[in-house]
Amino acid sequence: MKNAPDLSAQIAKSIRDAIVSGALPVDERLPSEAEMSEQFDVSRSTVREALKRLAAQSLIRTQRGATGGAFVNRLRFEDAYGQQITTSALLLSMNAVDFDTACEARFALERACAPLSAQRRTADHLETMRAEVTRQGQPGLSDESFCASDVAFHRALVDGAGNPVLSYQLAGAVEAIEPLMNMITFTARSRDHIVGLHTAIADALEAKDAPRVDTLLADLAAYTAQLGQSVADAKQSKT
Amino acid sequence: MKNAPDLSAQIAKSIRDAIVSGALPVDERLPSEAEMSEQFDVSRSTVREALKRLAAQSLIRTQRGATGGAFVNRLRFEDAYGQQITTSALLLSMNAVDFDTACEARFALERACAPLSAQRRTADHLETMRAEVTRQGQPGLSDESFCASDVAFHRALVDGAGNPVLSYQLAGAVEAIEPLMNMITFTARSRDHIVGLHTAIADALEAKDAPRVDTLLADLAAYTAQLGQSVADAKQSKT
DNA sequence: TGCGTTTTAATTGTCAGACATTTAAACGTC
DNA sequence: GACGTTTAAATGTCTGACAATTAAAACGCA
Repeated sequence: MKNAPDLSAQIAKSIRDAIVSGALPVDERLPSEAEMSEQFDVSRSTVREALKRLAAQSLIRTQRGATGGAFVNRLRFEDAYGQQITTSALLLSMNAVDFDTACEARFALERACAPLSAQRRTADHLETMRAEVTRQGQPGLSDESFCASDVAFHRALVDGAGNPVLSYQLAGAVEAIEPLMNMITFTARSRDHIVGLHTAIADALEAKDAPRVDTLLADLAAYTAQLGQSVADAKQSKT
Repeated sequence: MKNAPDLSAQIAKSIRDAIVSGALPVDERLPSEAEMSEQFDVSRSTVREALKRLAAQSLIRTQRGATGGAFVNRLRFEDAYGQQITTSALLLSMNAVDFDTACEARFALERACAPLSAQRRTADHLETMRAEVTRQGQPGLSDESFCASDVAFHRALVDGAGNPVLSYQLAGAVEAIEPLMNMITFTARSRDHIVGLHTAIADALEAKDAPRVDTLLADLAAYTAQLGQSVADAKQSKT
């Protein structure tokens, strides 16, 4: 009945709560492992295991040497991206989230930031998008590379909104779907269609025409779903 | 220059890669700590620290006893929620993301799933929202409780879209802002206004009137931003 | 005093071995 | 076969030691 967690998990939770609540501010030094093992009345190994748990969540960093120790880490958006993407990818693959559901989520989120991006995108963002579109049009590009370029294009679109919170949230949604997209074999015709939509989206963003971006993204969503459907059909007919 | 990671971090990475790549399928049992300490040629403590890192990311679970060991964990959406919320909250508080940016992201994402929710929300979702609105109207409710109820209302709205990926992504955005919202003192008048908007949103969802939900959410976003602005102004004039 | 060098102390990283605890399977006994 | 006991395997915890690293303190010398 009782699900007594390990000592190291309890200690990790106790420190984590202190960090999240703000009781331990950023860059604050935690007591040394020896001191903590006395405070919590456990061995140093147990304290260490707790600290490793926190390090895995990027909540602390450790430094060796005389003035070393464990310090509360300032969590950066870049650090969080990686974990977010890993977690999202695992969620999709391990829970058999179907292509439709993942795509629906992705494009719903992306359309949410499209109006902001239409207002605020810089020349840099547009340039990145144009470059990726050009790359996508090159013949002989592998499906994997095509997908990677697709992700880069959409990341630029999202970043154009100039809201780091949105960029962070959408990094998971956009990149986690890449493995699912990689299962699709893109024909020359489907690539042409996608490149055409991408070009139109970049044009609309340049013109700051938010409604048109929205329409085009909806088209792209529908077309992507259709591609995924045909892959699913092919797989089913083969069994 | 050399950024040599710890042995336990290296080992954790090696196992993590195996899990993410799918080489280690869900529920697969890892070798025992003793076996791994031989394989990697390190001590058992080092292996254990690596395993704790993975456990902190919910990638593995451990079981004691004869048939125990470390098993690849099926990552569940509920497990991921917690980490997502913690990480998002820390990102906001540690990076001094201003209220405007956070609110903008929150409502942009929420509006993205509103049309889906208008189509698919069940009676359960509506009932939850109505109950929370009722709670929000009760006098004597603390600001914290009001915020918590607000979060619950919006979670129900998001869940109504019936897309677990969206629910997962938005859990972070919606709940992470709660601490920021808690800084706001809600007057009776502002509560009335918010409750009115919530009621109208629930009505529109019941009527499956997606455009109206969108309009109302935009109003709520503007009003919330305005409340945040007044708090910021008050703080600035005090210094 | 000022500066470069050496020493030292503090701290994390790693290792080895031991014992406690938990769990399921194997084994006996009836 | 049912039921209690033993046993073995595994994680959880403790202790003590040593290595590696780092900054500060001590020192020597001009």
